[in-house]
Order: sequence, then structure tokens, then C-alpha cells
Amino acid sequence: MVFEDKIKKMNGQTTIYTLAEISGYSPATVSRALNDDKLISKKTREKINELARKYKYKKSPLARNLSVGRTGTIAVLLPTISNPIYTHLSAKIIEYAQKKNYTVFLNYSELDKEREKKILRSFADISADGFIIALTFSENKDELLSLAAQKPVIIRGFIDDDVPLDCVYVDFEQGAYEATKYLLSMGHAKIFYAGPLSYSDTRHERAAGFEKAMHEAGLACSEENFINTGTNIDSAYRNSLKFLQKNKPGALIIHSDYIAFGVMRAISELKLRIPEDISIISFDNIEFSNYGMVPLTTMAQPVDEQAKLLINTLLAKINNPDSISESIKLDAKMIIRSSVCDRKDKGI
Amino acid sequence: MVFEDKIKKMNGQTTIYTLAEISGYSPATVSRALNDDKLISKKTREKINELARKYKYKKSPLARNLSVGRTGTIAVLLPTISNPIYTHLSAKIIEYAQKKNYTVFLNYSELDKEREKKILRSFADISADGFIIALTFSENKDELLSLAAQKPVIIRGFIDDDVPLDCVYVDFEQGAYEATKYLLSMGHAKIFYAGPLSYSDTRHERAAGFEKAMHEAGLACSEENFINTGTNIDSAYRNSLKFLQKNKPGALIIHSDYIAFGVMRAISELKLRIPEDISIISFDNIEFSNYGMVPLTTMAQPVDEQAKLLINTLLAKINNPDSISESIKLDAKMIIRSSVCDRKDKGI
DNA sequence: GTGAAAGCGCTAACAC
DNA sequence: GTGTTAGCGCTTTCAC
Repeated sequence: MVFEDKIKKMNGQTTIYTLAEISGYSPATVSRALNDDKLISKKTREKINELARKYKYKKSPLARNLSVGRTGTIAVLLPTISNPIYTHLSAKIIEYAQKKNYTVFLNYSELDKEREKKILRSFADISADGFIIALTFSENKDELLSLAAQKPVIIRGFIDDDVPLDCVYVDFEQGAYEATKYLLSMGHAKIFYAGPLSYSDTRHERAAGFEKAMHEAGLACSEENFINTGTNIDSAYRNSLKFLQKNKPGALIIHSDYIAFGVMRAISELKLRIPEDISIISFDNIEFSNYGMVPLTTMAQPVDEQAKLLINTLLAKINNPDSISESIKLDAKMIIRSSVCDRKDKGI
Repeated sequence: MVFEDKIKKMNGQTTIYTLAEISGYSPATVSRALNDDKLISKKTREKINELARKYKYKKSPLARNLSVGRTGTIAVLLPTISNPIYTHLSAKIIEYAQKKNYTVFLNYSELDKEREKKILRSFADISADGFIIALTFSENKDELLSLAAQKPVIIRGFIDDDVPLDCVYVDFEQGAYEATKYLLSMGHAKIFYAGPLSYSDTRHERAAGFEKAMHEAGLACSEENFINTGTNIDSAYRNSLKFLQKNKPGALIIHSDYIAFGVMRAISELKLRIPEDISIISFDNIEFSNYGMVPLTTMAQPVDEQAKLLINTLLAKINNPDSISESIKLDAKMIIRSSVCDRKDKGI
């Protein structure tokens, strides 16, 4: 259908065809003027922009998207919005995406396997240019790979050596190893690990690092050294309360600051003091970690850097889908505050 | 360009035209089969789906969006991702949207006036079907109205009586009034309000409710009764520390649980006890509010209900843009925990 | 500096 | 139950 026919059809909505008709220019020229194309004369541009205002022209992103074959959006899947570390990461991802003129869809599996699967599948039907995925359940690897076969995907976290995708991850195993060594160096020996244990296999790096350090120190580290906190503050509070009524650890290494808040409450309820009676070290360095019962000593994860790398790597992938995949490893960094005490000269 | 011509042009990408050609059916039939249209015979549907798999057909959401004139997305603008009350609200909005098969863009102004303005403007160019906006700066009302002139918008919060938009809001003035009355009923009189004061005029409802209750009780309530905490935990800590070194309030009504965490730290640093030396009551009932130094007595805002109403009202508006606007008011509800003490029989 | 025309890939009204 | 055809509203070669 040619230009003239298009005009007749215009009903209500002001489009570039309407503007073309009333200005006397062609739709192509109108399009160029509206997009500040260099080639268009200043006079023409101004005239057309003037008319656009007058006739309340609204550009159609839908039409543009189809025409140019991209949308300027990226979709993100993270584990849970309850843990502030992920909201912080979300915020930074939004921020860096914005700098590159991308907008972002945010999604959270809320640690539900089926929900994660469903979101991954729905991503295939979404008009995003690329994806950032933090997979919680390795059982959903197939959905992830099938998405990655269609669209650029960057993984946040570490999955498998045999998953050939770009990823950006923090070495939490090493972090836990260092944290445990630190507790050992402060004279602790009766150390326990507290975290969500049973629901997924993509998340036990911290526990592994803890075990490694304990073994190296020649200390026993059996099942009893692990407290299953569940995945939220409240379950962490309840489960650790139950545990601490029967056991008396000298120190705890805790999966995250978020979970640590639940554990600290259990500790205080038992009239134990932190760090005098129990020392704790956790992970993340969330904003709250300095504002709970006791300022937390914690293994900070570099949020800003992760967001930046995720966005940059993804955009590179979008612009060059055939680039070879790479893994970028980041380190956790210890922030010492007041939740660990020195036991060296007091016995254990 | 007719069907046959389209086929010749297909390069690489499998489209419904490719599928039409190799199946012998028309593109329309292919489209129907792929969308599980009732009219298509089972045999045809299966054959086409089989071919789609075989030729790795990927649907183009972009083309579909343009054709049907909608995208199934809604965009959301909230004040800040740092305060968990907004991440909680975000999560619930995502959840309800998902139930209705919508996906959501999340954005946060981070309490920056220019950033809020920019986001509002960018929303006009985004292919979302509707918007949920919590405006922080009334100075950006024009941008908001201009967006609302183009697309369905629901406001979260209360702006003006003369802004003719649908809105869902919590009556924080009434909430603050009740909270103050509660403190008064517990025998407190030396009550101060702590919150972010100076940066915006859309957020002083709580302060107003506090003032009203104080006046009604015949108590003085001047500028000195207000502590400007700034907008984050850290500034709240620093500012309230400075304030509390010179003043000795008996009770504090605090803008949010989030801010309260900063204030509590200042209080503990001054070796004051909560609630024995200072009682506090705040707003929101975030997940953390039960897990800080002291379990917070707080005015809960109904997050789930807000999200549900926002989504439902927005979808109604999308389906019927000419519906008349309405305001839905919700109430804050007091959750009594341990941060307020009874002073009645001890003097002030 | 501007115009003509093709094309992005899908949907939907109408016809048979 | 299936095909024809005309859009959706923009961008972008290729001419002139």
C-alpha cells in the first residue's frame, strides 16, 4: 500500500503519515526530522517538529522496534527480592543499563523451582535484546540453555564448567575459606556453618570453602557442623534457635548478612552475647549489616563491579553474538566490624 | 508484497512464511496453529508445531506487539530500592502482574529530582501498556500529567486533589496521628518526629499527623520537635546522633522502619536503652523490623493489598481508558512489639 | 536534502 | 478449517 493510501486510513492517531500529509514532506523525511537526522535541513526539521507538537504526535516504539529489530531492553532473573543484596544488585544493574540507554525487566524466582522454570520459559517469548540470569536451581539448566540458544545471555554466578556461557561470579568458596581461616586465626575452633542447605545444588560453594579450611586445620567437620537456616530471616531465626538450645558453637560462619539477622535474634533470645559468647561472620555487606544488634564482620561482595561487568559483557554479546564466552571471577573482601572476638588468649 | 514474494526473501530466520512454504499451509494457518487457535484441526496443528521445532522457529514478539498494538508490559516508578518497603512492594507488583500475564519494568528515582524527571520522560518512549507511578517530587507533576495524557497511569500515593488520576494510597497522616496518640496514651509527652524533611513536599503527611495529635493534646510542637534524618540509614544515624547528644526525647515517631535502623544505632551508641530511655514507633513493618536491636512497634502498610489494587486498577484502565478516575485509600495498622514502653506510672 | 518503496513478522477481518 | 489480503507505523536503502 502506497503512501497516499496510508493517509486515507489514518484514523485518529497522528503518525508520520499524518505529519507527512500536512507538512507536504514524505514520511521518510518526517521520520528523519523526528530522529534528528543530520541530513535534514534545519528549517525542515523545525517545521516538522512544530507540527508534531501541534498535532500531538506520539512515536510508536512498537513500530520502531520491529523495524530496527531491537527494543533496547534487557531482562534479569535473580533469586529473591527479600535479600537486600539482590535489590542492591538490581539497582546497580538498572543504573548501568540506563547509562547505556537500556531499560530492564526485573524478575525473581523467590527460590521456587517451578517459578524459576516458568520465568525462564517466558523469557523466550519476551522482546528483550538480552538476558542476565542468576540460576538458583541447576535442574533448570535445560531451560537456561534453550534460552541462551536464542538470545544473548550472561550468567551471574557459577554453574558448571560444561555450561558454555559467559558468566560473572564471586568466588564464595574462596571467601568462605578465608572467613573460616580468619575465625581460626582468632582462636576459634568450635565453628559451625549456618545457611540454607537443602534446596539447591548451585549454592553450596560457601559450605565447601568452610569445610576445606576446617579440614586443613585438622578439625572435625561433619554434618553436625551445619545448621540449615532455610531461606529467609524468619526460618533462620526459628531453626537456629532450635539448634542453639542444644549446641554451643564458639563461632558461626553464616551464608549471608540477611540470614545473619535471623540468627542474631535467636542468639540474643538465648541471652548470649555477640561476639563474647558467639562470634559470627557472614557474607555480602548489605546496607543493614552495620545497623543490626551488632555491626557485622562480613565478606563483602563487589556489587557495583558485578553490575557493571554484567551489563558490559551482555552489551558486548548483543553487539557481537558470536564472541567467545568467558568467565569473570571476582573476590569477596573481608570487612571487619564487631561480630568476631579474639579468643586467642582466653582458651576456646 | 504477497506471500510468495515474502518467502523468497526469507534469509536464515525461520518465520511463519518459511513454515507456510514447507508445510503447504498459508501463513495465517501457521499463525493460528502456533497460537493454539481452536478452529485449527488437531492434525494441522501438530504437523505445524512439529515443523516449527524442526526448523527452530522462534516467534517474534516484536512483530506480534506491533500487530496487536500491545506488549503485555507495565512500567513502574518507585522512590528508592534501598528501603525494603519498596522492594517488597516491587515484588508484590511483579507477582500480581505475572498472574495477569504482564511483565514489569522497574525503575527507581533514588530520590533524585532530575532522575525522576528523566525516567518520567523516558516512559513516554517506552512500549509499556500502562504505568504505576509513585511520585516523589511534586515538581515533576507536569511530566507525570503529560505521560498520563498518553497512556494509562495509576498513582501510588497521594498527590493533589486537582490531579485527576487514579490513585491508591495509604493514609499516613491518619497513621501518624494514631501512632502519636498511642505514644501519648502510654504516658509520653516529650515526643519528637524523625524523618527526611527537606527534600520534597509530597512526603510530609506523617509529620502533619504527628503535629495534629500534639496540638490536640495541648502540647507544644515547634520546629525543634523535628529531626531531619535525611533519606538513608547512614544519614539517619549521623543526624540523629548529633541531635540526641543535645536533646533527650522520651519518644520518637520515625518516618520508616528503614530510617529507624539508623536512629536505633545512634541511640545505642549513646548508651540509651530502647524503650526504657527512649520509645520509638515507626512505619511500614518491613521484614527486618522484627530483627533489629529491638523489635519495632510500627504502623504497617498493607503491601499486598496495594500491589493488588494497583495492578487491578491499572489493567481496568488499560482495558477501558475512559473510565472515570478514583482514589482508593488504605489504612496503616499498628503492630505492637517492644520499642514503646509504658510511662504512665513513672512520670515523664 | 528529499522522496519512493520495500520490509520488519505477525494478526485478523472476511471470504470460501 | 483454511486462504487472501490488508494492515500495524516505523526505518532504510536507493534513487534523484
